[in-house]
Amino acid sequence: MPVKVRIADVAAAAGVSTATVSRALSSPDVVGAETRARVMAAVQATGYRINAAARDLRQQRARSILVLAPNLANTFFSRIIAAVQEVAGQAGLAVQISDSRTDPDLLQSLGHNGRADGILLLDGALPPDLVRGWRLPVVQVCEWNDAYEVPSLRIDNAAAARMAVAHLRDLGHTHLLHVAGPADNVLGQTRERGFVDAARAFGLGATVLPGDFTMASGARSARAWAEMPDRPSAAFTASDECAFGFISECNRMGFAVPGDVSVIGFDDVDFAGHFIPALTTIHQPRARLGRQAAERLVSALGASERLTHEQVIIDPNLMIRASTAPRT
Amino acid sequence: MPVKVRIADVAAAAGVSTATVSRALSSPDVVGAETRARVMAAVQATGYRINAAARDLRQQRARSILVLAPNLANTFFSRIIAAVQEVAGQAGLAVQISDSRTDPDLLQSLGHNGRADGILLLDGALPPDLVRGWRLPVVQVCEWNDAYEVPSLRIDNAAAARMAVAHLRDLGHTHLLHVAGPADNVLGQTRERGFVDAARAFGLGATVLPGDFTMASGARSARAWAEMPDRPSAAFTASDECAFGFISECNRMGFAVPGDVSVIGFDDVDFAGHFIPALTTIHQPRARLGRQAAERLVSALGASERLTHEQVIIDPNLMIRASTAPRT
DNA sequence: CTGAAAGCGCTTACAG
DNA sequence: CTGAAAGCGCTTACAG
Repeated sequence: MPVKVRIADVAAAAGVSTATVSRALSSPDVVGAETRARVMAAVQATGYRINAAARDLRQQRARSILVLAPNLANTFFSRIIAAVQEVAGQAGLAVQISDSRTDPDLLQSLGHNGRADGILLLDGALPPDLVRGWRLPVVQVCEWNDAYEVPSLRIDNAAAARMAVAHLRDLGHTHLLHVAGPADNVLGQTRERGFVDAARAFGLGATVLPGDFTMASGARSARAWAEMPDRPSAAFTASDECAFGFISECNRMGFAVPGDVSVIGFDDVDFAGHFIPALTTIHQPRARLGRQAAERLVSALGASERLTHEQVIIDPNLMIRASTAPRT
Repeated sequence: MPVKVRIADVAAAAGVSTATVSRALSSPDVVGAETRARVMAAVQATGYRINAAARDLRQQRARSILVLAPNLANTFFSRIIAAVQEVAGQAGLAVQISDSRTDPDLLQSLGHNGRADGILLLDGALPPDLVRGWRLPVVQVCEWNDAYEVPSLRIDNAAAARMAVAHLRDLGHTHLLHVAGPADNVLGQTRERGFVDAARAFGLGATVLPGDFTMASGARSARAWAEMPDRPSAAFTASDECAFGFISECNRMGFAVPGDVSVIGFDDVDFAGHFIPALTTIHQPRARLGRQAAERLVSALGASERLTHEQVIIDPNLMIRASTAPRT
């Protein structure tokens, strides 16, 4: 069997034209039964596999979507990407991944190089001109940026912060700490604003420490918290990672969670329920977000639809576990 | 500016042939200075971007590598994949990801469809015929399967198990538990055999419970352990996840780690050092594994080299943290 | 140094 | 129902 079998080889073997082979494969019903059988036999005999690259060039599509994320090593994305791959795969689309924090020129070319039909964007901090310059459908997930004027799908981050604050108030806490996300990140900003607004609305004391979603920033905040003269009895962190860092450092310093301080995280990563103590946190339905965003993109591709600036906001869920307790 | 600019548009604008535009872009030195300037100006003016799909078809390569993993949602892979993407990106290659547990027919076509130049395989349980049927360079990482006859890169899993056993022996433990990985997985098998052999060599008691790398299997094993008449004072689990599940369940049942039982995991996932207690575990250098495997593949692609069945085995590291302690 | 032409491997109007 | 031919957007021997 030759290493490389082209459609012409099959055509020769079956004694038909390449056009007929192509049709027998892509729209069998349009080909005579006897001819089709001969073609199929030739396909079997030669071990022919269609060359997708050639077909795609001819059909002017890539049958591929590009997932662009700010940090592919971030485990938060893995479930989202897995869900995207599943949906795309079922639609016959390949999934390409790339880091969105790379050379802007290269980034720009991604929307013009003919290798992707659409882009799933997990980053809200790219230059708007860059995103608008792409001549490809774009759907944004988790993060968002109104200047892009693309559809976006996410949970209601402000409402989530409100739920966290309400839960702590219900437990009797009157002075709350927030370890914020990065100041230049839309998620960090929105969660912080949600926290501050809710605390004010409930008439609670509110202190905000800067952070960046990492365990290190959580640990740092725990040390800052320990030094405060009037320590808040509860903390809401902008991410689970940050909460883990905060709690670990509390433990190291001899403080108990939730005994000395209640802690609420954000994301509900796989690990949150198995941390000790099991982490009370805001659930982000990552598989659902990935699936739904991919479905939106796939359906837009199928319909050659021009995407609008629609915003889909999903209600958050608070997972109440063991890291929060009534104020003592 | 037209939405779609082709090389012919640039050629027309510059008053040259498409061949000259192509050359001005890919090998500028071969084109006259004045001509080159005209072409570049035309490229600027039209906003031309090369169509990679067309170039790749003509050059008979895909400029893309495919990463195939058994479970893309598994956070263990994220760092590996990120490293792969980084190396590939620097070499001008795109990265495509796909689930290796999918329709075999589709899987087979991945090696023949012209959309990837090489495959990075994170799965050792695919049918050997399938893998050998791919007419593309394949490099395997973490898992391996000699029947594939492809290069493989991994840590020495048996030696790692030996190190874990030696550490526990040094702490005075004489009866050890192993929570195994899946029986049909080469990693699970190798770690278990390493454990059993080392325990025998050291003259230690050894009990093995079945598992599958998951937290659930760790928790299940903890319950089984608690019921044992003569409980081992130390456990070595086939994965960190499993260790987390084991420890959490111990806590739930009122046992202390490492007070009542020392625990060693495997992988050193991001989280291991921040678990409470910080987990003693075998470190897998995931970024290095991903980087090195990608480099191997990229260099093979560049040299059109036929890959051999070379095996690169990296020495493991034991990270001693707080989940192991002397036998009391 | 530059251009005309062929060709990568397909698909798809257009005829018949 | 089938085939000849054009063409997707490039690159690259081959001439000149």
